[in-house]
Amino acid sequence: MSNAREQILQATCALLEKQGYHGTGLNEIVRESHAPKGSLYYYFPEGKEQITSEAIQQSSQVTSERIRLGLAESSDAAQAVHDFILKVAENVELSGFAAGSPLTAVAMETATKSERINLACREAYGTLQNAFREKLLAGGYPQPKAEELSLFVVASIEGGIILSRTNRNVEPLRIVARQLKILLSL
Amino acid sequence: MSNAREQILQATCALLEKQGYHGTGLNEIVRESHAPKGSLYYYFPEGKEQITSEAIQQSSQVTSERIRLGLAESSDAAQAVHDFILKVAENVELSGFAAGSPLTAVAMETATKSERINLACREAYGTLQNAFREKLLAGGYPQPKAEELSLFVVASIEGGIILSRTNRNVEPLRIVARQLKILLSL
DNA sequence: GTCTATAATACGATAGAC
DNA sequence: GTCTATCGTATTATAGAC
Repeated sequence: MSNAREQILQATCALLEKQGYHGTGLNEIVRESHAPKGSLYYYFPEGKEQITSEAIQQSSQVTSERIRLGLAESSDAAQAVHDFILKVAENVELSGFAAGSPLTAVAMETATKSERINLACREAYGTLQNAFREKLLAGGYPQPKAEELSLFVVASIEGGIILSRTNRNVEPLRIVARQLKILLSL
Repeated sequence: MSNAREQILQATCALLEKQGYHGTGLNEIVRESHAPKGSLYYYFPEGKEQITSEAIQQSSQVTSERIRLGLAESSDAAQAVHDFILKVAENVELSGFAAGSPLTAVAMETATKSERINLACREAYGTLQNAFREKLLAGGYPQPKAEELSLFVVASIEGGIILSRTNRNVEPLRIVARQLKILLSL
């Protein structure tokens, strides 16, 4: 795949994470990506909505892979989820609380404004939930429990990221890690 | 307090809820509020950041009062939180998944971009958490537990709203209600 | 208190050259 | 594939009349 195209998607992800959809301009994307200015509409002829939905799509693939790898480090599912969230907290802190999830803001901004982006967000959340569900199923949780719990894990991590970023403090994510471990250990 | 000023704040809340900070224009606020165009910079001389932070401040007062009232309907704290979340789900659905929380998108968009708005969001989340913590303390939870759990309740409700809006389905919030009840009943 | 007009800038998107 | 120039329309904010 083209280098410029890839750079654009990566820069878009980082910017969406930091400032959302409407807060991110195409000029900014070109500048941050160090891609040729002429490449934007060459690789993404359908414009900003296309760039955004593809960036979200790609990021969910990368993130779900990271979840799988992270969860593989403990055989116990509850412990694995707990430790993974602590890693998320580290990353949020390392980014200076500028990053966390490229989905949250975009999903909320566009839920009723862009069919295309909403669909991308919906599938992205599904992909993330899958990664957790697989681990829970492998850990012996019955299917309906794994379904519910994996959704709850995704939801509370999202909430933890919001509170940690807003308070510029990783304690909220640490609390989410602890409480989820308790719930998953039942 | 002035009528126009109040209308502007209310309209701002609704728009922030639907499309976030950068997605909401001052022209749109004036139009939706049915307030005189000349009133915007008369009542809010410091512009968009002032309007936004005041809107968030006011909405957190209103919401925390609603939380207190909602939680008062059950004497059991776990049951009260559960039932309250089902009411949140109803409201999200009734709005056509356009509403939910005026904080989420704004908090994520502006976490590292506007000191003023970040501060307003931080205090707003604190206010919401307080409302839950009081109920937990009254329900006999020891102080550190009430602290952790009330934060976790806020985080997972936020996450549930995000997933429900994105999927245009109240099931995520219902799951959050159920799982939180389990955790709070331990 | 409210109005219009407008400044200054940014936006997304397109056209046409190379 | 990439460039520049530009269209049309938004944006936030201000100035000055009433």
